[in-house]
Amino acid sequence: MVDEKKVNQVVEARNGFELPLLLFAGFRSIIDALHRDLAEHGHPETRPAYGFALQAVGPDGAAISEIGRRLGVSKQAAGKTVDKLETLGYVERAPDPADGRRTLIRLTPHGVDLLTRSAEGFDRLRAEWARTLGEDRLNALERDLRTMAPGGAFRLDAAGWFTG
Amino acid sequence: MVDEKKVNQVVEARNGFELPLLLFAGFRSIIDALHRDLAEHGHPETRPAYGFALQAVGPDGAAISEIGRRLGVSKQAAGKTVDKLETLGYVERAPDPADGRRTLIRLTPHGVDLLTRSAEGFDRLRAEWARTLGEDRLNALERDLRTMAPGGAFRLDAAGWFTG
DNA sequence: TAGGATCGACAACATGGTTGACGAAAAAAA
DNA sequence: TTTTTTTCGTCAACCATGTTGTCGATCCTA
Repeated sequence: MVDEKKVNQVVEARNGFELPLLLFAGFRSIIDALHRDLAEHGHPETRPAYGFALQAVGPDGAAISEIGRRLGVSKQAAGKTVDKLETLGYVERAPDPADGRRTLIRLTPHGVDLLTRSAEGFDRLRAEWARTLGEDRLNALERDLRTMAPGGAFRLDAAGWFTG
Repeated sequence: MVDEKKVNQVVEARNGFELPLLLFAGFRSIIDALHRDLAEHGHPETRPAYGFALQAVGPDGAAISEIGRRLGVSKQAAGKTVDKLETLGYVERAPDPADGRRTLIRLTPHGVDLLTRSAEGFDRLRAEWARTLGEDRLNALERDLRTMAPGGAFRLDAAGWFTG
């Protein structure tokens, strides 16, 4: 009879490359599930990158340069992203009465709806993970990831990172 | 005195969006650490996407169309990627004696070196995680991720997925 | 052996990033 | 208060990486 525990240890020891792929696969499965849900509820054109961009706009609005800083891209690239989000109806431009140079970018009701539904969707997906794994295991998983990637959970500069 | 366990539950319950960000942050921290190491050992120009592409080539070589299928992109896009990898000295083209239509893409010694160092680097990084979290916790983390993202660990079509 | 499928290349185009330059406006210094 | 410096948003040019359509050459098969 095979000692499965030992087999697992051997397999895991020679496959260090599996860990990053598993982390990415978990991220991807959540994002894909969320966007399937969003597509069925009024947001069929939304891409993962748009969600990050809308988070960078935030509930109070932000200047284009500020959005660029939060996303880790140039203000020119942020301007193109805002153009796209504006075309899709997620944000609107407004002059900043306090600063004539600035254009204030604000969420439209459609944009607020996207963020609201996303938050609900993420909560629902986390609840699914908790149902399958158990709340304790999921808490431990999150705690371990906070330990190994401190501060990483609140960075928004994800879009162009992979291809560089 | 504050019941930290309860506080954690409340905080985690209202922050379902943190789970995907933590997964991505973990993936990213590993990939970034690996590429810092690679940059210091003869591979300063390597991007994460190139590693995926070289994995798609594999130790036995592959045709361009096959690489495209493995990466989940068109054969034309795969051809451009191969051009890039060839310029950087990671692969070489050779005619396929068994099929006049095919161009066989093979790893050069430089490409083999990148994959070898990557495998070693991933093993080393996994050992770091095991040292910090404990082997048991890390095994549990990997097992849980295999449960929640079955089959996801062996997909190579990651490059263009995010921006779509 | 004729017809259809596949391979890799070429061209044209879309998207989303970069840098450099610029006028307008605000902030800081003189 | 005037001058200088910084910041904001936009325009233009360019680069990287993906797409679709087309094509000749080659292979497979009915």
